[in-house]
Amino acid sequence: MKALVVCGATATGKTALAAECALRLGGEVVSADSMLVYRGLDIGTAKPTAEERRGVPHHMIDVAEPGSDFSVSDYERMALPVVNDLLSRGKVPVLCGGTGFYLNALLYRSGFGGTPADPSVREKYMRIADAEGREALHARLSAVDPESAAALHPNDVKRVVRALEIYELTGRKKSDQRDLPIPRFPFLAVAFDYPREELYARIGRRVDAMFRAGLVREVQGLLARGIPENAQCMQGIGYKEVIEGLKNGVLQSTMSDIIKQNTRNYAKRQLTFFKRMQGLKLLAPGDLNAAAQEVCSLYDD
RNA sequence: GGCGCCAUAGCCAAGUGGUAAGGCAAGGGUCUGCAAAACCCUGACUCCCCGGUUCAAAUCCGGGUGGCGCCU
Repeated sequence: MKALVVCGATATGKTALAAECALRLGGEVVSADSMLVYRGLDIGTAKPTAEERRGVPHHMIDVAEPGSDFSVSDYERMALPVVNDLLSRGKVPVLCGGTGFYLNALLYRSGFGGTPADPSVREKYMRIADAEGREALHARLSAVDPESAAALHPNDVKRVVRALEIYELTGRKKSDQRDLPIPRFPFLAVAFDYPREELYARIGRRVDAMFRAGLVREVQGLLARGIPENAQCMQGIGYKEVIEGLKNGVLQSTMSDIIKQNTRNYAKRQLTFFKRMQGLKLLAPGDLNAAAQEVCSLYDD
């Protein structure tokens, strides 16, 4: 049994295609989206509504509290059993999402060296970066794990810290713990291929729709519930901008413009990421049924 | 009609005689526990046009064109 992966840039119609294919193939959807996991973040994340889910079970949505920290490893830990269960029950897992990092964690045996994050260690290295500079931090990594250091730019503090963290916690180099990208199960990956201009236009329309649907109210509600402004989920596009805008008394049209801009930049990064996806099949956009048809025939090959 | 100011990449913009900062956008890329995040790379053979001064001009002078402001 093969899994189906519906990936690609945001605002590209993944949700509809995934539901349609799940219906046709007799499968269930497993979301691979770093923001859909949070309860209460619906409008800004374009969380699929009950109608959009069309009766198909959707997993990995609303599995985390909005104030909590959720990371790839949490995702991997929760989603993998779901996929395995579907496979054993003969249901096609339709992995749908735009978070390539999450998708990879599910698709490949990533392992992550089994080294969990340690806030105190991270803070320690962050302090060093602040006090001695990024170059100095990078030099420290070069001393213990030259291979990892060579692959990282000194400015990429986040990753330099992680490499240092792994070394400190395990005594082993991160470069020695790299796993080979071996798929855990066979899969077919597809994505809609929109011309750039059209993609950007869709993003614009989608953001407009979010404001009409009450994005600002959703954010205010979250804040009123006591979700901190700096919570992980509030860093999502659409949330951070509204929070900023609310604080500075900015017009909604301005918030909207910034969100559109950030979403476009995000979409471009996704495009870059998915270019490397193994055997990704690009679908002609426009006709959902035609696309679903094509996916099903590709799946049966 | 007169006077003043301005004209540098798609946009904002520094540079005021010595061989074009920076930011944003755009494009390309990285990605193994914060990934809707973080990070990297790329851009004017040329500074509105014409002429002049000078070894040397985006920078000075004259004229033109365009924009802005003030005055009559």
